[in-house]
Amino acid sequence: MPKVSDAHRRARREEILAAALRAFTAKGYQRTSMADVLAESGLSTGAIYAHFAGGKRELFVAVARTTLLRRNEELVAASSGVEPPSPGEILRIVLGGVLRDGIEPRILLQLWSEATIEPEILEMVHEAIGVVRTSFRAALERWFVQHPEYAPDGPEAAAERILPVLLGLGQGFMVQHSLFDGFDAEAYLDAATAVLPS
Amino acid sequence: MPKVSDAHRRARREEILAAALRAFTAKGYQRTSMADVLAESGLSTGAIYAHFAGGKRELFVAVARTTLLRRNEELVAASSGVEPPSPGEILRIVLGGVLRDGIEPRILLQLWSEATIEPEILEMVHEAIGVVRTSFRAALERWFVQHPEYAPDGPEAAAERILPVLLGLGQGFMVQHSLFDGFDAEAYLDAATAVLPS
DNA sequence: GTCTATATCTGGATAGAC
DNA sequence: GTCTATCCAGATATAGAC
Repeated sequence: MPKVSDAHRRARREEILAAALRAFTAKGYQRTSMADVLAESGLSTGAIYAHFAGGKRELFVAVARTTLLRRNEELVAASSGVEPPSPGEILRIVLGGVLRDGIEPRILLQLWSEATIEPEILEMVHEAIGVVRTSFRAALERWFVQHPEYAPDGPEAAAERILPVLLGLGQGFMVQHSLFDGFDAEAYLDAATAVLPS
Repeated sequence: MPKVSDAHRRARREEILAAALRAFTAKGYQRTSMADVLAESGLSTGAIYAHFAGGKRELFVAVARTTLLRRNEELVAASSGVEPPSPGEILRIVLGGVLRDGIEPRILLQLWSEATIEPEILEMVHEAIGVVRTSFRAALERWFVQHPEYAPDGPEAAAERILPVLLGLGQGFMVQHSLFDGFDAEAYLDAATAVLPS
């Protein structure tokens, strides 16, 4: 296989996905037309369908999947230190990236909404959330091992129990960050950290 | 004004809104066509546009607004007792109704997603969430007044601080209830109650 | 007020030239 | 691989009869 062609292909795909992300974020999945993605990318119909035969849906799935898993990468990268982060710190690490570029939460709300309707998209969410859950669980367990006073029935059970709450706090953060005018991210994280064990 | 005509009008509007709710819940706002609402209601184009000139958007705003505020009504109704509910109990009260008919969270996810894109819908969300927030704040304050050990700087400040966390836990509940297979609502509420002051 | 019929528009996806 | 031109399906909203 020709090396150049392959690299080119990857680059084009990334280029198209970046354009799709911008378009979806601006107008939402459903309202975004292929024409919008075309305009954003500077390419033409044929060019895009050559790379993504699945059309709009495939573009969205690819973009949303990457976005979901990026949250996970930050957790994995940050929690490999010697001192395991506390639940509150885990939340802060994961949501820290969201604050840097404020576009992510919006596409996640789009994603959740779509997943409610489209089985194919729901399936992708399940798969990606499984990865995220595994990372969270592992990070929590490591902390509970060092703080057995909060885990009377063992670190695994404690981690499993608090996991949905931690995810829920993250999801609530996304919603409020996207919808509430003047949302105070720091205050939210402080209050969340205050209720979580530490 | 003719009494009968007015009652009839109201009844028709309710009928149409109920049909719209079913349609939006099944297919999502964007994918729902007027034809879907027509089929669901058994009426015809002219009949619906006579009552809702604003078309699909007006129907969605009306339906979503009602859904949002219904959460609030349950809190108001339940928290008027002598003993103010704790934060965990407040969450349980508000989310209790969601469990009875599992359709609400789905339309709320749709709503949040739409609010991200459409200013008119965002405005409605702001207004409705303002009402909800006021109820939550009042209920929390009443509890903190009776439990000053959790409110070193006064019940108002404590209520204001924990309010976003409580909302976030509720929003996270909606997301997980809609998307996660085998979501354990009781376990979620138990874990949330465990971290909240009581 | 309500129905049927339809005008008008938009969007996704394909065909075929280069 | 990419571009241009286009087909066709589906959707909103209106017009006019009853």
